Amino acid sequence: MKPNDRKSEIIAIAAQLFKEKGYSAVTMRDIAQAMNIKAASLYNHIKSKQEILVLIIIEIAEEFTNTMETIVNSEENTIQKLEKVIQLHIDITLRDANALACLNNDWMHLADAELAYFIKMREDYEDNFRTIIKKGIDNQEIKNLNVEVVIFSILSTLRTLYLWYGKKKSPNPSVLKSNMIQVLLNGIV
Amino acid sequence: MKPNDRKSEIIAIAAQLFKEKGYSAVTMRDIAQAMNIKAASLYNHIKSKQEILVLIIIEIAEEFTNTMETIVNSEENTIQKLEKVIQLHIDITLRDANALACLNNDWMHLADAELAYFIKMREDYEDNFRTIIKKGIDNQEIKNLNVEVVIFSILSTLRTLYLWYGKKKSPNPSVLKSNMIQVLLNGIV
DNA sequence: ATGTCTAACTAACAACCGTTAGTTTTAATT
DNA sequence: AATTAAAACTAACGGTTGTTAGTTAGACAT
Repeated sequence: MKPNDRKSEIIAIAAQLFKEKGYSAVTMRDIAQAMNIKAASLYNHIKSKQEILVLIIIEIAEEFTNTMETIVNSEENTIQKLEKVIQLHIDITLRDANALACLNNDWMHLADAELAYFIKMREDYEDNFRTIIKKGIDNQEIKNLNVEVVIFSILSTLRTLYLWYGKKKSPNPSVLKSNMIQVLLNGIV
Repeated sequence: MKPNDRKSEIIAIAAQLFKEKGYSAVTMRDIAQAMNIKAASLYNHIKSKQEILVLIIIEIAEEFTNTMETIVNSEENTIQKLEKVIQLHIDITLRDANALACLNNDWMHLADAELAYFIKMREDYEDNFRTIIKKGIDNQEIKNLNVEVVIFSILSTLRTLYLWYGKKKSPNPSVLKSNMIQVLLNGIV
């Protein structure tokens, strides 16, 4: 086993609880109880409640930001780039839905440097998305629609995938991907 | 002025604070401070913190549920129904974005009867949405895609409209509506 | 002037919060 | 069997939470 296995356990359980009730509504005693230990024992492994939040959010935010950077700078056409972005969100949702929920809902409870860092990453991400769409409209690969409406229609869907995917009626990952591409790019009519 | 003008003020300010930090992270003292009074004075107007949450969420949830009920039972075709649903979400977002944020993020902090009532309404809403889509696919008004993917792609976008609409680059309401219909129904490619 | 309401106030409560200090148990190593 | 390090424990801290009780200031009608 890894040296910090117990720490990873805490972070995983915390992420699940944060998803259900939000960062502020989850107490250290809640996290401890879910692990069958006392709250004070958590501090043998982690520095603070804040640190748990940072570890959940920042790593995954960096993955989004870095992968988006790669996609926007690639040589592919607009449609291919958008498919890669869809793939990125699906991959991370399948791998760690709890952390994603936490990133979406609790980022404002980050503090100081990490909060600023997160906001910067989110802006960069959205700017890169904007660049892809604008270029696609210039190339006439994409219809001439309001850029913000296009960006946030797609992003909203991708960002909240974790909310519904996994329920009984949802399709398997490969059907999910092809259907998402169809719906988000070609529409439903 | 209305008899309960002060109460409405509390609810409006609370909704704004809940939007920014979430229900659990906002204290009665925070709400009081935003109104330039002391926390104890709030209780001359409201019964509890819970009551504020209930008043913010339930009314607007009922509006969604009831209007959706009307739409699904109307004689219009699928496309017209979907346009009505889009209109519904835009209207409420423009009228009260704060309450909508609260409904989206803090519904799980409702308790007992109201929590059950809310969950029931949300299920009814989604079931009615599902009915519209299924009927549209049967009629060949809509492509034969996975129903859940279609529903939640559209719903995710509509539900989180409050998150981005109102920023500097967003279009005026009528452009918003026509562009949303275009993007959500006909796609961007 | 007097009484009535409304809406503010001060003071305080019991419970809970994140966190620290110091101690004991557990399990692996010598 | 003795040593050691990790990870659990108990107890408690200072601060914050939602809320209650009792009081006071101002506006209005009698």
